[in-house]
Amino acid sequence: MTYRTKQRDVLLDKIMAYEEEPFTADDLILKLMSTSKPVSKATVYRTLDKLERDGLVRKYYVEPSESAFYQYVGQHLDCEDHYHCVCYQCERLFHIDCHIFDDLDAHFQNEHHFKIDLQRTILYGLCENCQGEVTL
Amino acid sequence: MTYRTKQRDVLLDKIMAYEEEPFTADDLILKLMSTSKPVSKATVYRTLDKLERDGLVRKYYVEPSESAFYQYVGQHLDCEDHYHCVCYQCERLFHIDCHIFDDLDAHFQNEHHFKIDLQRTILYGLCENCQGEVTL
DNA sequence: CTAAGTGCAAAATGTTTGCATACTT
DNA sequence: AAGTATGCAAACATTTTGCACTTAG
Repeated sequence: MTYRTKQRDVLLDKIMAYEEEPFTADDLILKLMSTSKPVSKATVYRTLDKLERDGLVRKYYVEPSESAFYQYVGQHLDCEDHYHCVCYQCERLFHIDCHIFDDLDAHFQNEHHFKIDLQRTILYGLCENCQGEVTL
Repeated sequence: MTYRTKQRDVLLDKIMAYEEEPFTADDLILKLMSTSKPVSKATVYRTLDKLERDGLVRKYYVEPSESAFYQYVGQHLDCEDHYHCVCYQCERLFHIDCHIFDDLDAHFQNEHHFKIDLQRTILYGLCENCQGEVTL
């Protein structure tokens, strides 16, 4: 039920070329303009949407930018038990496998009656690289 | 350097009437239409912006809604050492005073080389009330 | 008098949609 | 043939802006 088309090939190709780099829909559209098979805006958005639902790409926001960032996360399909950190400086998304939230989960539930949803929660901060470069 | 105007009075009045209820700019604009002193959209946005900068109001997003939510947080000016939980069901923002993140901070720094920024991070999940009502 | 605030309508932004056409299977 | 995918341009939703005008201090 997913047909293979030329634009999808080109699109996936470009997306995977980003590797772990975050990109916006616009970035991608721009990149695709110089391609043998140009892809329209609509298709880019529709495909990103589908890829997100398929778990190949993760969509997130980093304020104050208004546009969504996407990152290829093909290898991290097992999104169940790890959490996400986003660096507000370089906009990269990090997957962190660590069980510290297992305890936290219980803590929040017991102490604060709040059931954390790890899927939606993103921890914002500075990644290792950016810590050196920023003073703020 | 902040003049007192009639629209600002009305605005603040309405905002404080929300108490801890989240509201969108549009909610507010609608509420203000039935007022003795109607307030224009532009002014609402500009004022919310200022109030946010002044720390009286907190702005945040709850997917999949595209519009910003605001919540009056006048009494929580001391935003330094507590964190924010948002219920993705009722869209309420909770301030939680707890020092569990003091340890976490170190943990993330040491183990994952990530410096969490508590100001920007929002923990999403279900609040006590909504836990009973939702199956998802 | 000057700085700040306001309203309006227009612009900007980022994303989605309707529809006719074209491609995959 | 049936079900998907595509491109285009128009629609959308939310927020921001330019500008002329008003008000507060």
